Amino acid sequence: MATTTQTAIELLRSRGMRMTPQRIAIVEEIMGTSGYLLPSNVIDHVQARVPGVSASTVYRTLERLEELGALAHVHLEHGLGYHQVSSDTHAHLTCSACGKEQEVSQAVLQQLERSVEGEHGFRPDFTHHPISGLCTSCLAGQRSSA
Amino acid sequence: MATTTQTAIELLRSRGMRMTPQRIAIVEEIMGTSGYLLPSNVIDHVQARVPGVSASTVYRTLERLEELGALAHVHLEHGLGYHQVSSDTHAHLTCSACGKEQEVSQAVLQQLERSVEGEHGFRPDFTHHPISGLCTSCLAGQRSSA
DNA sequence: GTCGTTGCAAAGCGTTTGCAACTAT
DNA sequence: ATAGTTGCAAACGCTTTGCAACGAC
Repeated sequence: MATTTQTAIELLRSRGMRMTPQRIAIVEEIMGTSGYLLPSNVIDHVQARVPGVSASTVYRTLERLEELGALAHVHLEHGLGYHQVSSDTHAHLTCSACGKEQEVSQAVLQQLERSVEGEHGFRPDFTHHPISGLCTSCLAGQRSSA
Repeated sequence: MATTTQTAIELLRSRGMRMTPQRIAIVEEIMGTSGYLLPSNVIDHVQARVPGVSASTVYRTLERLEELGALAHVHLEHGLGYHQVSSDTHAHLTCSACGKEQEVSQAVLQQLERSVEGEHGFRPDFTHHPISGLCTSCLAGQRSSA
């Protein structure tokens, strides 16, 4: 993972980004996280490592990194989350009742993609928005209380 | 549709809501729209009919109406949209390149629901978030430019 | 040395809140 | 008459922007 971070930094430098300590810390933060981070998370974590980093720098850097394809955002219930772009995509199920999250299996994910693209000619990206709904336990709870 | 609006108003009144002219205008606006409306749309449209309605009243009313189950929200690319809750659910595909929207067919929608619930025991609600991706024409464009 | 990047502070934007006046019931 | 509702204005939280100083290359 340190390797991946190094690779990312070199790649970004080769694309013309000036790799300041602030940016390096931000890249390390994102590349070292498997899930997503809220901008506020990034700001907190990075400020802990590089005192004085301003929030605007984090916002501007996240934006630049997304432009360069180094990361992507997902629309969460309360705002945006950022995550690295990797070859294996993760789609999330978020329970609207209890907030619990789980990942969609690769098998199901491919099935969903095939269904949509097959019928609509539209190539869906299930990572950009989570899938809301009710998890097993909340479904059960709802049944008993109804 | 006027009938539906009337019915909704009576229902809300019976649930203890005081139906002020402002609220009636808001309910009419939502019930008369098949898709979703942004809060700013509702504010504009309602202010055109009932001069002086404040934005806070619209926000508060949308919230109350959602609590009472008269409407629901969807997470759009740039904020929330509100729509009436009806028996036939609509899921949307939004192209991240051109912004075009299309509806998911009922057949595919049921297929998606079965896939997710069958494997994960999670009952998805594909109306709460749209499905991002690339539409047919943007897929074609991407291919030729790559 | 150049020009991209930073921190700061201010502005922006959509949304929420406190409160006194108002009004649907 | 009573309590829910309204409009206003201020507060809010998050994000963006202008700008002069800074520093990666």
